[in-house]
Amino acid sequence: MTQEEKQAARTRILKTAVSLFARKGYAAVGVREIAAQAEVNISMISYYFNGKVGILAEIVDEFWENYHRHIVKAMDRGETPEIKIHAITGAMVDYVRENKELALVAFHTMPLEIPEIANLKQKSLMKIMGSVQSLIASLGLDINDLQLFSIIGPAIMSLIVTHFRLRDFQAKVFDINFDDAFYERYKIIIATLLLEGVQGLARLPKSNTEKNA
Amino acid sequence: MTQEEKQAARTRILKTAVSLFARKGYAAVGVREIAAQAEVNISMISYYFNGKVGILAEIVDEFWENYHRHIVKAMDRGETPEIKIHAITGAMVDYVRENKELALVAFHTMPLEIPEIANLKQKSLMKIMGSVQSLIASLGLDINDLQLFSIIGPAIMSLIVTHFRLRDFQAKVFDINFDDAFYERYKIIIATLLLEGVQGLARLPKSNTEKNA
Amino acid sequence: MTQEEKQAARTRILKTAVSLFARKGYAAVGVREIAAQAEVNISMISYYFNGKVGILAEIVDEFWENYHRHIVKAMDRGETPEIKIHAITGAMVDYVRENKELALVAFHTMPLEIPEIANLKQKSLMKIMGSVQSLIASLGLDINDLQLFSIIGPAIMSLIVTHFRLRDFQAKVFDINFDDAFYERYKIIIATLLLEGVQGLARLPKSNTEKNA
Amino acid sequence: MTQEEKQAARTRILKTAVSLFARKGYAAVGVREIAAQAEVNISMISYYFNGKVGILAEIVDEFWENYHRHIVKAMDRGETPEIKIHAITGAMVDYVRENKELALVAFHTMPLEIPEIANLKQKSLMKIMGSVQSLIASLGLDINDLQLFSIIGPAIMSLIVTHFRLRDFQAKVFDINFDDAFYERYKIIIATLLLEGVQGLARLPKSNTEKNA
DNA sequence: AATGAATGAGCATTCATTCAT
DNA sequence: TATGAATGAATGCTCATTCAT
Repeated sequence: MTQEEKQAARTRILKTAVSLFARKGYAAVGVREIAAQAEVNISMISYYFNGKVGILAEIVDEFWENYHRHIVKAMDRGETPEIKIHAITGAMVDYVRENKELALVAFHTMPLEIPEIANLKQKSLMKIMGSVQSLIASLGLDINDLQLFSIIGPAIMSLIVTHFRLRDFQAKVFDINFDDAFYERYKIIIATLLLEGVQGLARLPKSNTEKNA
Repeated sequence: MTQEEKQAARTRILKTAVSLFARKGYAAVGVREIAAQAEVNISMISYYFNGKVGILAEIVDEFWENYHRHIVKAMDRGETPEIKIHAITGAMVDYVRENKELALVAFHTMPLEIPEIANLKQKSLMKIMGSVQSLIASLGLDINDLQLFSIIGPAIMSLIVTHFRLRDFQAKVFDINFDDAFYERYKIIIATLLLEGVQGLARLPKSNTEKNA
Repeated sequence: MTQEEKQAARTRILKTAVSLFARKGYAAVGVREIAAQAEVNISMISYYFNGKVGILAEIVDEFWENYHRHIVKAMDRGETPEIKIHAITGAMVDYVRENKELALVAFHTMPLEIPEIANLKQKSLMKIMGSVQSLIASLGLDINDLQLFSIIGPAIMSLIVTHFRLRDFQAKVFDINFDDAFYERYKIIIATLLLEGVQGLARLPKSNTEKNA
Repeated sequence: MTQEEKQAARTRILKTAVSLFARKGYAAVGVREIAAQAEVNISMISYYFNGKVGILAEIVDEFWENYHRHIVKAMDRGETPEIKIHAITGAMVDYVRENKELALVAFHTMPLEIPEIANLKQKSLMKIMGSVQSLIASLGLDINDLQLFSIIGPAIMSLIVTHFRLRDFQAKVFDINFDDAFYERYKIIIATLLLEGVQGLARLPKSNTEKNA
């Protein structure tokens, strides 16, 4: 009871913050709001996280760490590019769907200047770029083509999350049921888009895809 | 002089705000910072824009309005899907590249809960979705497949914008020269990814792409 | 009216802060207390002084600046050491008596580590030490004897100020009337102490007063 | 081991607090800082001292108690005023030099309004004033001249401590070596200043030194 | 004797906005 | 148009202390 309850406060702060940051953005959320909603004393935030930005740091770190781990694990599974891609996109979708708010906060935070987490952001990006590079290599593209990489890399990374960024909005405006069936189809569509798109790239005449052509 | 300078104040506020919002996010930027950097008295922000949120509203409205206009104009040009897609992606890339910070702010703002601009956001989304719908139709996909639509739409948007969200970061970490040649290649790659990816989707067995299959 | 009233707020903050700092010490006084007592909105403190420490900086600067000016002016007046010393101690006592709380705050603040005003403190000390040096020279002591200087300088300062630090306490415990007559006598006593004391120093056998004797 | 270590905690708190109070002032030091630097759990401060102010009380009490004791002891030693004064100033300097930070805190605290230790302050002042009174009497001055006493008393008390208040500052700015030799000379200078100064006072024409003259 | 989570009040500062000039 | 003083609420954070363990 005690052990569980003691941890509960810290966890409650984290979960509440993730949810609020995802909806309003980090800067627009105040510590009072987090504390009130997590039913915790304000000072507990500094006590556990060394201030508001500490929560954000933990969120960003945790997301990219897990995201990277899921991709790497999925990448080991398949033999052909087709299976690999399906495994990876499947893993990405599953993880992001199960940690939607965490993913939104982490993604939303990437392009923002927040000095306190600049190093962490760079570390996370380097790590995730590494796994994307492996992915690109397995798709048969030139791994040394930095330009191509700098285009495909972010594209793959964001393809999945962007859906979740706009999902609630779409659910409200259109009448779409984002259930399990939808996401099974979603995985296939995303994987197909990637696979066929990249294969199309490989078929491009050299003059168009070569660096500084 | 007076006429020019008078307009200059309002414009200066807008440009400064766009730049700051793009780098730090809307909520993290204060009116003092904008006013100081635009070399304008603080009160001028309320005077010209009815408060900080008024600047954001103008940014969001302007971006999506122009973005939509560019797409529509490009769509009229081509006959075959190939030409259409190349024209549209080309127009998107050109516009976003020329208005990078405006695009970042507008895109970044979309998933955030900011009550004062909720209606404007919905209006903008409806408009842009309309043009994506036309685009999808011209690609030969089922225009009534809402699920497919809800996936492809954001995917296209993210393909274009995500590059710019991470560009400065990449430019710092890797050593990539994002010049005109890069962006010519960029357009071809994006268009190819889309074209080939979507054509791949069209080849999928019905059971996989059908709604509620 | 307007000009006066506008300055009035700033002046009220300063005077209130001087009084509170003198009684409780800088760190023990909150901006709320200052603002409330000065009947000013809290934010005016940052507006006018760039934060609480800005008030302290202004106090310290103003006191030492004026203190130095009074000493220099008094020093020009007399010819003989006797007259000089009487003039200087008289000027010191008059100024400190008329700006008692300012003096207490400035004096009290000197030995404290307050990073934001470290430079200002050093500047003030250098300035005041300069005038003390002239004073010492006019007393016939060796101006190059740094040790002697480092002893006499603070001694003079403390002779004057310590009385005011304990005055209220003494007034409460004993039954002393600190009126004009008292301070006329006070000046004579201080000047005599100094003059005779220093003359006594000059009569000391060399072995006792020489550096590293 | 346990017994020593247990006492060590309390002592460590006290020593750390003395050092921090001396450098930053009582109000500017937090219990966290003390606890961290003393490598003690925060709660131990309340446990041993009944709160932060309890540490200050102990510091003030200890200093004045010992200061008074040293003066009294020294006063018993000599017969002539000259020997008395040299003995007393010598004792003062030695004690303050060996307990520099304790002395600084105690002196710094005297003029401040800190309700919780107001009584203690008054008690300490009464006691020390008593011994100063004896000192003054032995110098041949009128013991019933309250005005004279209220001037000379604090002067003597502060003469020595003020040196230490500014010592570190001076050591940094000028290049003075405050070693044993310095303090032997220091004692002689202070004693001479006092002795000759007071003898000079005794020679003053009645009209200048008499109460309400 | 010692720990560390927890409290609630308080800290200095900054916020966007208003308003008389 | 433009200024800058002024407002009152809100910001993130730290305070000394308590208490169950």
